Amino acid sequence: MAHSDYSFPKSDRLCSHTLINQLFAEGKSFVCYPFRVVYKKSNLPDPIHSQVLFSVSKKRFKRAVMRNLLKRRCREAYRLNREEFASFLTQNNQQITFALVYIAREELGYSVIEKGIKKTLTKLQLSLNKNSNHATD
RNA sequence: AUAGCAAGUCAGUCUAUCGCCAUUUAUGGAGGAAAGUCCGGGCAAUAUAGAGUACCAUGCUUCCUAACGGGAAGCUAUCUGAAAGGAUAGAGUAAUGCAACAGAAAAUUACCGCCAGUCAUUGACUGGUAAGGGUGAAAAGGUGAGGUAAGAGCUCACCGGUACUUAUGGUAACAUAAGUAGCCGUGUAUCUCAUGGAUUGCAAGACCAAAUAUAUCACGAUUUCUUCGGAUACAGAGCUACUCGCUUUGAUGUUUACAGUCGUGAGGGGUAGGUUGCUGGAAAUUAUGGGUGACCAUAAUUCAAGACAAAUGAUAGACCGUUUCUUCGGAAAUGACAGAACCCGGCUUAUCGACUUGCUAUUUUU
RNA sequence: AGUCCUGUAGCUCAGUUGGUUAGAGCACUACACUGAUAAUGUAGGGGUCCGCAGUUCAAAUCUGCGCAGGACUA
Repeated sequence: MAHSDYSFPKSDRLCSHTLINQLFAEGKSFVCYPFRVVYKKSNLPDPIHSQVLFSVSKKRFKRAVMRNLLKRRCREAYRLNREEFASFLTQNNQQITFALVYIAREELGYSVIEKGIKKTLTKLQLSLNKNSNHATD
């Protein structure tokens, strides 16, 4: 039953205008191709450990169809691969908001995006670890 | 069969697993253009006696429509195709202005030329002419005859155009026929006429409303008490031509907590944020009837996305289409243009292909 | 979603009440000056006036459609 919860409801997505403004104003960022990650620790309502936002810039992709397609692929890849990341967050008792900005110039297939998502999530875990250690010191 | 023209339809299909959005918890969930934002309307807020002017838009005729700069059926002109057909333009011209360069001259014109006259040297001057030359985008209807010094609608015949009159057809634009008038260049702008136009757009607007600050009100505490605050009287000074009035000063008089600060509660406007506007409508489908047609009427059936940092997807398999390769068994790649954002009616632009109906041309067969 | 602006030489801009061959500055090329360079002077090249149609005798200019870039409205 509990072994595979792939749902991705609205509460796990970042929708609040104020939170987004805070994130982009104060958040830290790093690049992990094909994404740029902006993240920030913040207080969320209780059972939620993270809120995420996907963005594809209008400058790189003119057509709305292409932007939608890429965002959907990203969201799908995150939905299927986020379990490990979620468990990590609950263990460390952290709550973060973060944005994934698509920075590749051309359209990438689903498998490439999935690989990229996995990589960025592990990297995000690492940087979170580093930060928490730093804070405790 | 091939090539083409016109009108229209569709816009890859199915299954499994895991998801997303909406609500009635079981269903539904992108388009022909959802796009451009070029027109028109609904809806909303604000403004608004009425009329005119200015400004802007439109402009053949008759219809359709809620409305339109849209559409339908016609009319005229030009261009285009062998044909079926297609494209573009279309109120008026009374008055005034302009038409670069070139050219003699861009509209009461005369450089060369032609003709006549005078002087006389193969030339010069004066007058007539608009046939010929050259320039230009455009040069004063065309051909022939008469006529003349030479010429010319100067006159005549035919042809073309324009204006007017009459007749016939048509709702009308207009067409056809007859007659009359020698009436005979063109474009464009200002202008004239007719019709229409208030402004801003759902980020409109309406409602609820944290935190913080706070108008106002109530209660309580506290501060000052012949010196400070308020009200008022008196006196002085200033403003003013003067009165009234206003400002200001006072070891002045009278009255008084009316005043300030803090706390608690109420409370208005209103920010963040949220809710609504938000999808049942000039609605869709089918049938019948009317109309050449756009479209209209009647009846029956149906409810078909409603998100808001923004859902409508991903993966796997099968089929369908296309392209490439082929050992003809198959293999690989790929799926046009493009994504609702308040809602409708158009227009414009992008687009792989498939299909239906009608028509044109060519070839072959019967 | 709505409203508006711009596009001219390699770059920055003029020219937009239609009219002779589209100009200016910087940059570029050649020559002169210098021992050499810079500066300076002389001469020269370089333009699909964003694209496609239309109006006109004639379009960078007027009209329509498209493309690209930018600004504003929370």
